[in-house]
Amino acid sequence: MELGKAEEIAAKLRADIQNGTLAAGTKLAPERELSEQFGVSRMTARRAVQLLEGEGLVARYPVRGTFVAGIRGRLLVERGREVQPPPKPPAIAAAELRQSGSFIKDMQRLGCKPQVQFLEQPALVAANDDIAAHLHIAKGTLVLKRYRLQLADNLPYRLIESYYPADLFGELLALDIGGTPLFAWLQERHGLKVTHAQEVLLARLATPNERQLLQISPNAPVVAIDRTVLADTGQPVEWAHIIAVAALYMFTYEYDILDWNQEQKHGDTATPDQTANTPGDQRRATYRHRD
Amino acid sequence: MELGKAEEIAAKLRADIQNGTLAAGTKLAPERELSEQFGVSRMTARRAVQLLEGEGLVARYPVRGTFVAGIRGRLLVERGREVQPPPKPPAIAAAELRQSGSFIKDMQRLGCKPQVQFLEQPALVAANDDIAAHLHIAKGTLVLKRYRLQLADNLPYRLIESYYPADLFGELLALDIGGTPLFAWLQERHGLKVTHAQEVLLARLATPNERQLLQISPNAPVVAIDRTVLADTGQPVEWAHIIAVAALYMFTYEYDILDWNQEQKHGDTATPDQTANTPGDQRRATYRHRD
DNA sequence: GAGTGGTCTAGACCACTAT
DNA sequence: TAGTGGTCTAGACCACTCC
Repeated sequence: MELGKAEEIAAKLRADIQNGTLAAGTKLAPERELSEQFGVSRMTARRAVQLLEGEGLVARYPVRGTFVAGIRGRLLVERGREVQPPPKPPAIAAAELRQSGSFIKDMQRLGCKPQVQFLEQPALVAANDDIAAHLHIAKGTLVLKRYRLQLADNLPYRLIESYYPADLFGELLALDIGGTPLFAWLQERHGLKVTHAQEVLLARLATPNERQLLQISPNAPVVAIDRTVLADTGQPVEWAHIIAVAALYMFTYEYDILDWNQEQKHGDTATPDQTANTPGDQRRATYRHRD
Repeated sequence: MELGKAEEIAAKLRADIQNGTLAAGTKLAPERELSEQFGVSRMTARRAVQLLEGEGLVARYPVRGTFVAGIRGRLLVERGREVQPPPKPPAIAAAELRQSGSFIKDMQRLGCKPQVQFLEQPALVAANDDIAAHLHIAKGTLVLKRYRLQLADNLPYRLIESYYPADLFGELLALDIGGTPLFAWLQERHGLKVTHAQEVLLARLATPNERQLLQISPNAPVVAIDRTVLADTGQPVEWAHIIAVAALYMFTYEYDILDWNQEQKHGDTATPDQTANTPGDQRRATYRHRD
């Protein structure tokens, strides 16, 4: 089985990284040098490095060069209840949501210089359809919008666009609560206790705007997260759209499994075993590699 | 602000897709045609389409062409407890873990032709360090290994490599339990009730092997999931490493939020507000776009 | 000025499939 | 045979930073 030239070079470098020949933090040879070493054009050598970048094995910086990424350079994000005996000693835990505003503390725990950069001044805006649906309010209702970029050690981590019902949080525009966690303030001020959250995650490559704000290359994937935070009354108190640099994150979740017997009782007999039915989108995957 | 030519073309196509000019399922103009239309080289037109592919807006197939992806062509995966009032009417729910083996039924619910392709014959193997650690057993202990590819309508969805303690599941090698959910069988046979699971997710581009098996392009991200399933006794009964084609998936989670007061009592005062401290990995992001 | 990655060109050939 | 995407070449210029 013969791979393309770029794949071969990538495989060689990948092996060197994984067996430690190229240690984390090491600078790779420049693209032009790689192209000479392997007897290919620069575009081909470049492609090889881009493949590794997408896999998260190296990080590329204009002017400075390409560097082997730390294998556990990822930020572990825990959700749901605490993992009692960690399956593996987790490098770092950033259970950010356990206390709002803990992002900065977590970064400090990491020994990084945390920054939050507001891309827009927090403001009251009218809810559009999306916001209204997620916060269970009428379209046009005023909501507090925050749009910010979080960085650690000057490295952008993620982009957060969040909305809060103005009747609960509106006064925050004029009120500085300092380092008080947002939801702790909510409980003191309005007696609303935040109890759970729903998240929807999907992974994709970044859009141009996201690439620019997060300072990542077109080959770097992001994780887009939609998060709704609910109070004990069931009332949504926050809806956030988060874009996280995938290479910097690991997400952990723990959840209970439902009782299947219960599931099977009232399930699925309505849709009998059909096997044909090719939908309109006639896609047969025909990707192949050289062999 | 001036983008590159590829970015401009991508922006034009992106707009056409999002405003409906290019409907889902539409075939895009071939790369060579795009390059003429926009007066650029083929490589540049190609790059534009690749950008859209990474964002999940189009799907490319050799020989057949490039097609606009269905906006909600993604498979919604629910975790944790059931979402009582869905925040938005979810397109399709594939709560696969609620009943083991439900993958096939979910696919049928989607009107697709489900297939499971075993890449290796299920077999008993000795646990390596990783498997041993996750299943809480000694290294070298026998485990049942299953390595399979799941497809829907001939389209590979994900790759699953899973391990089960042989003392619990070993007899499955010789025993056909048919369509019985694996964990339902476990409860009947051994009285072990599966109660919860832990997952670790990360997104990256696919490795060459993954690309080949999943038949995706080098620009298509995947979600790598590490899942440990635990019985009510706390004993791990499955450890699985899953590679899911990111463009085909949405992941949903719901979880309870811990009491922050409790958190704050014993927390964080040990790490005072330090602001400097640049760690060894001296990375300053210097990505820029043209302006 | 030297050197980095980012972008682009104008070709070329290949593997594959539908006609 | 025509046409698709996949890969590759051998150059080129740019923006930026470090020296």
